[in-house]
Amino acid sequence: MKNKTSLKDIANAVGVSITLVSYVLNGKGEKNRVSKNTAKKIIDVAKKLNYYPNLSARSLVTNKTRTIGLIVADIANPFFGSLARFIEDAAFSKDYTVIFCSSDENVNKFDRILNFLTTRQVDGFIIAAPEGSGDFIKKLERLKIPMVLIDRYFKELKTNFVGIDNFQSSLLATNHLINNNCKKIGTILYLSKLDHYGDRYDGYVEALNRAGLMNKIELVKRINYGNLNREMALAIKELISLNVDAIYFHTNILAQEGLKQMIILDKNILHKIKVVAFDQNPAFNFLDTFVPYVLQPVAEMANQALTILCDQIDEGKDFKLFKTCLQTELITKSADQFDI
Amino acid sequence: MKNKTSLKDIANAVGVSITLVSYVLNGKGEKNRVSKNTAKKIIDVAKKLNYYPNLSARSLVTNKTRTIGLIVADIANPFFGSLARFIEDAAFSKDYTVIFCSSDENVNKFDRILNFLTTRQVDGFIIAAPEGSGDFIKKLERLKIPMVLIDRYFKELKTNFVGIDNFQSSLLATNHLINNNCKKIGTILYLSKLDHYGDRYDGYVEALNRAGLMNKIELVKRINYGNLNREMALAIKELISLNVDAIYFHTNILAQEGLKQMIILDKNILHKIKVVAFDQNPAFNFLDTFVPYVLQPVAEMANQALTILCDQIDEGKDFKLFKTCLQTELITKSADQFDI
DNA sequence: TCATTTTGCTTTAACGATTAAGCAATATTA
DNA sequence: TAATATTGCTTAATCGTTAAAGCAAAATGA
Repeated sequence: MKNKTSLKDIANAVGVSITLVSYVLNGKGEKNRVSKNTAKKIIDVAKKLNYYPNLSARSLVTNKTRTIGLIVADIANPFFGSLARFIEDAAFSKDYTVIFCSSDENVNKFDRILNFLTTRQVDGFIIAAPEGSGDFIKKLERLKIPMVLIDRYFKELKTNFVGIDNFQSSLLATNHLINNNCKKIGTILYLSKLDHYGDRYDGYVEALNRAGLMNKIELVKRINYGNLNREMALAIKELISLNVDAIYFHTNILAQEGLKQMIILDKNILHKIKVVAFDQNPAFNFLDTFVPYVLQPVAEMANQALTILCDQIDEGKDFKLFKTCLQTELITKSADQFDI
Repeated sequence: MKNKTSLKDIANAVGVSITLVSYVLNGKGEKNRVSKNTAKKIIDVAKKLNYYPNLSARSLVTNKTRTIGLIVADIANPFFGSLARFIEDAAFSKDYTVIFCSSDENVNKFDRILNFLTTRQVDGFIIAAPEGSGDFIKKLERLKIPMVLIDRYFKELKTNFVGIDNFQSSLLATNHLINNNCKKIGTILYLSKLDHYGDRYDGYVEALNRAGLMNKIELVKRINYGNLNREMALAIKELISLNVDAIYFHTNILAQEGLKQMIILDKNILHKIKVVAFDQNPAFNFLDTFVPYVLQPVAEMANQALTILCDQIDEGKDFKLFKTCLQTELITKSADQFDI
């Protein structure tokens, strides 16, 4: 790391000006009429001296860092973990750096992260926004900072967005239970005003209404993100005491925790109560009953989000708006059965 | 992001030189005899203009980026995901930025990542090294680049390291099975030359030897990282056909996949074959039998690694060597039973 | 042959910060 | 009162890169 070779070193070695070296190494040699001969010499020496550019210096001039900030709820959550992984790969191949940050669904933390990343001069953001962060998003929008929302969106804001049709997906999930003869379908979601959760809820209600299953009794349980364990245990108990024959979990973490609590109460419960979940969780493989789930095209989401973002960063300020709605799929069979 | 305020703007507004502003905002006002009055003015104006420093410019001068590179096998793996999360938090509070990269246990990818991060001028590395990366680590060492190995280490290299005593932990895990009357204890590990896996293997062998259970028949199955599904299915089948009464999995991913295959073969298998795993996996909660596991102090590992690294970055080149060996624990009971 | 164009390069300024060195004006000491 | 010390600031160099503008020398055209 010490005594790094700079453009100057190469220039001295070859006997030309720094500018010429810069032109050649940036592929602007032709354009600036650098002779083939000199170009070759420069490239050779650069290789010999193991040159790589100082990005701080470059950023200082270009005002671009080739770095983007990714803000999710929690990188340790399997859904966001895999999303992050796909974004990492896509960014790596585009020669972009990603800084991952977890907001813990907390607006204050989110604000601090935004400041942190802004100070780091990121060129843009990919954000899975926490509840109540609308004003911060609005501010980014006003400042014309390149940004793509992912997973979560705000109905009233016109920002780039890559995600799925939560209403339809929820309809799909709920209908699966209905088609399997379930009559009392409970559901467990987060106590949150995020619109995508709202859509999932609406999809559930719509499906029940269409099937004439909407009950007077409230079979909907809303759980606090910060108090998952306790509230889930309670919710499960209550739903069971209400004699539900199915439970639809609105996220994979909810499903993971909910299933855990269900099994604690009764090992054979999944033969009595059908379950559907949003998103996959490796843990589902451990149950003796297959848990159907809504599969999001996470790789696709990651790629699209990154592509939109990078395009906007490159194109500058007058970018158009992209709202991408990807297809989900309801997985009802184990994909990798005993494969030998 | 546009029209950012610079030191110059503040200097002009207050009517002083840029230098003075720099001194004050870096807390070097006292030392450089800036009058209290001027200092206050500078601070006020900086706040009013919403100043934050341009890190590219600063890095150019200081040759420090306050950025570290974290290289793990796969950020989507629960073990590394949670490690990454703790490192993220620790770094955030120290005002360091972390760039996460996944090597996929592939030396070529590892090399490319190393280049990528070096080009990004990271100040140092935290590395869970893939098999065969010893020479690259040696090179970093030779270049005196601050670095801490985590989880995996190289017996022949004298580098900083934070991890656990794999031999002892393995002994612990295997003894647990022995103490539970298991006589034919199979084990499944990766086909890898990484020393920490070697230690785990040695611990297993030592435990069997001490108990006089070392068999003529080979109960050890080695799995290729890249072909987990197929090879695991085979390994499980073979171990079962050899009539093992226990299986010890050397990582949580191995356990996850192995248990899946075991259950596919026989839903009640865990009542016949005892299992112990290295590292926790949320999926274990879904089994009707509790799976004991070796718990690594991940948060502690993250903190120590970051502290050692940051200290070395600050102190410069003549740092001492740290090898930290943290205690593990064998968890034999579900910690969060129905907690209501 | 002289004006014009093209070729191949260099000069110079800029990006925004840090930091050693310098320099008046004022205060202190002998 | 003159020499010295302190206070409060500024100047200038530097980090490594980009890029607009400029400038000889060689090639082309009339």
